[in-house]
Amino acid sequence: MTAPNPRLDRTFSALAHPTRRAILQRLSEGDARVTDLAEPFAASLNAISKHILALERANLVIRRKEGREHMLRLNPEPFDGALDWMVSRAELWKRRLKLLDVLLQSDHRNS
Amino acid sequence: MTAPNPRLDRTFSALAHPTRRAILQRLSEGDARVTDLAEPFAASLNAISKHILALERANLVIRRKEGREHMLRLNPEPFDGALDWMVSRAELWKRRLKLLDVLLQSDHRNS
DNA sequence: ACAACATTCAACCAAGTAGTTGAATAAATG
DNA sequence: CATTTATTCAACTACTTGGTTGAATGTTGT
Repeated sequence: MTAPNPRLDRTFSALAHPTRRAILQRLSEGDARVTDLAEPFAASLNAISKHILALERANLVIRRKEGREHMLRLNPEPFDGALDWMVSRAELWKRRLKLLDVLLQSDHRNS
Repeated sequence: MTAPNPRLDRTFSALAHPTRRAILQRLSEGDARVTDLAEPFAASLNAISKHILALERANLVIRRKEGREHMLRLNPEPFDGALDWMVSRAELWKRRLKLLDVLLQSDHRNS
């Protein structure tokens, strides 16, 4: 039945933007402030702030306020959730496609 | 450097909608026509036709016209591409986070 | 030829996204 | 206290998305 899973929706759509993937990559090297994260990009600070918000909505990033600075930390948990889903689907699908292929071949021999 | 990869954009955004994930699931059980794919959903046939188009743009589905019917086939290739990306990131990130954790601990002892 | 079927195209709408600029808020610093 | 720094909020624009309905196109079956 594979219940609908809104967490996957948010995780995948967060991952669908190259800037957000780059931000995650950067955060894997250590926590960083909003300004630090924005620095390598051409886009405005505000644009990056919004991307961070999207990552927060997906729970891929956790914010901790230290005075006027916001420290962002990578949270791999939902990422692992999406990864698990993909792995299980990949296995299932590959198995089934292989089976269908075999059926098709024997069908061919019988026709 | 991790070059930007527009294929990942399309794959992840295709996967970000529950209806499209359900369509892929259904296609893993065998090829199907547009009408067949639409049947289990509340949404209109046109809506499903658009979802299929999105899956085609991401190359997750391949269309083969047989007379008036369009047969859709699951193409797991871009799915595997996204999976590979996720696996490599998950490993990398976990390794780095563990390292940062160790550094933090020794920092703590020294203070 | 005609009716039924499979699918898309076209136009539209509401909501969401990615970006901008400019102002507001709040904390640190000289 | 005034200024700079870090960040968000608000308003706006252009584009995309997910959905609808109705008409058009092409194919099959009688």
